[in-house]
Amino acid sequence: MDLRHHASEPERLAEACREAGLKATPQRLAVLRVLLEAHDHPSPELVYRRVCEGLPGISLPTIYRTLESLEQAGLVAQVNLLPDTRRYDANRTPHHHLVCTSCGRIEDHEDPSLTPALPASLHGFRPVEARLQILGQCSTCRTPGRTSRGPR
Amino acid sequence: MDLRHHASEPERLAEACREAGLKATPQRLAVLRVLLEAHDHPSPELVYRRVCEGLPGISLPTIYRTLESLEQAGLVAQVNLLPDTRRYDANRTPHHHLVCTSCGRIEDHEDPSLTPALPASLHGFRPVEARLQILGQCSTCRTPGRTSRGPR
DNA sequence: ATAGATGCAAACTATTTGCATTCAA
DNA sequence: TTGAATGCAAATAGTTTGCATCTAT
Repeated sequence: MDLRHHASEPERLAEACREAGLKATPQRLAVLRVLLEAHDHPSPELVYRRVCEGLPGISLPTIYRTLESLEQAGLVAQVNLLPDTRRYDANRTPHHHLVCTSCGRIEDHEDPSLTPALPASLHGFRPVEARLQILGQCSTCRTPGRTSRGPR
Repeated sequence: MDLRHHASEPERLAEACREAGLKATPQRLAVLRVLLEAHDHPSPELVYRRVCEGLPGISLPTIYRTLESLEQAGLVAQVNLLPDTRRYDANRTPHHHLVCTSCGRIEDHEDPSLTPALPASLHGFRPVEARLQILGQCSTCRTPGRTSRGPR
């Protein structure tokens, strides 16, 4: 079931929360609704401003905590894979990234065959470059018992 | 020419900076070298610590400014496309993202045919999910004269 | 009744800016 | 010589935490 089609049915959203083991508080439902109705991948700050329109008392820390709980519940996701700070790369040849979801390590992966062929236009959007991020488990983290806690 | 193979030749790095219109200061060369030698996509903080080993006096603001100038010169790149804060998405179906490099807008793009088929293992890395980020120009920004300055 | 959720204020962390000084070209 | 780059200190932005109170179940 795609919740996005039921954004305006509070009981549907409440159910989804309860199924995920989360209490259906007005704050949580409001945040969830805003995200379901949004199509612009809003930042926490923007979510805050939108939720405020219908629930003026809500606080920013609650927005952050709610986003985290909804994310853990799998009801929403972050666009950027890693909650990390920024990271740099001096590899200027086109390549993809293998991102380990356990330890956060990012490996380069050069395999042009994975790069999809893009049309000249996608609904008016002119593609220039395609980057592939492959999420999974690196060899270290796949071996039980030695899940490393990231580079950093 | 791939600079990564010349990380230990200061004059090569200096040339690259000058060609990009940047002065070849010791700080800049040190940052560039660290990034060329790194294979772990370091954060600014980590770059700082590494540069300090050879150039103890360097300051963090210089690291940030240097990373920015090198990025603008095209000598290094950020792994995460958008320098933005985090952004959320309630679209739980697998999809790709069209990222406008002019205004920062991110559109969902549902086209399973673009998703590459992945092998069960990539050099020991077990892929779980592939996300495609397509960088380019959105229809609004392609039309000269009305380059919008992002959603936010 | 009670674990979980909230609001407030304060604490952190990451990043940026102003300004005087230094340095590469 | 001179504009660009640096270092320092301070400011800002984004996010998290502690704690007392409240509320959905």
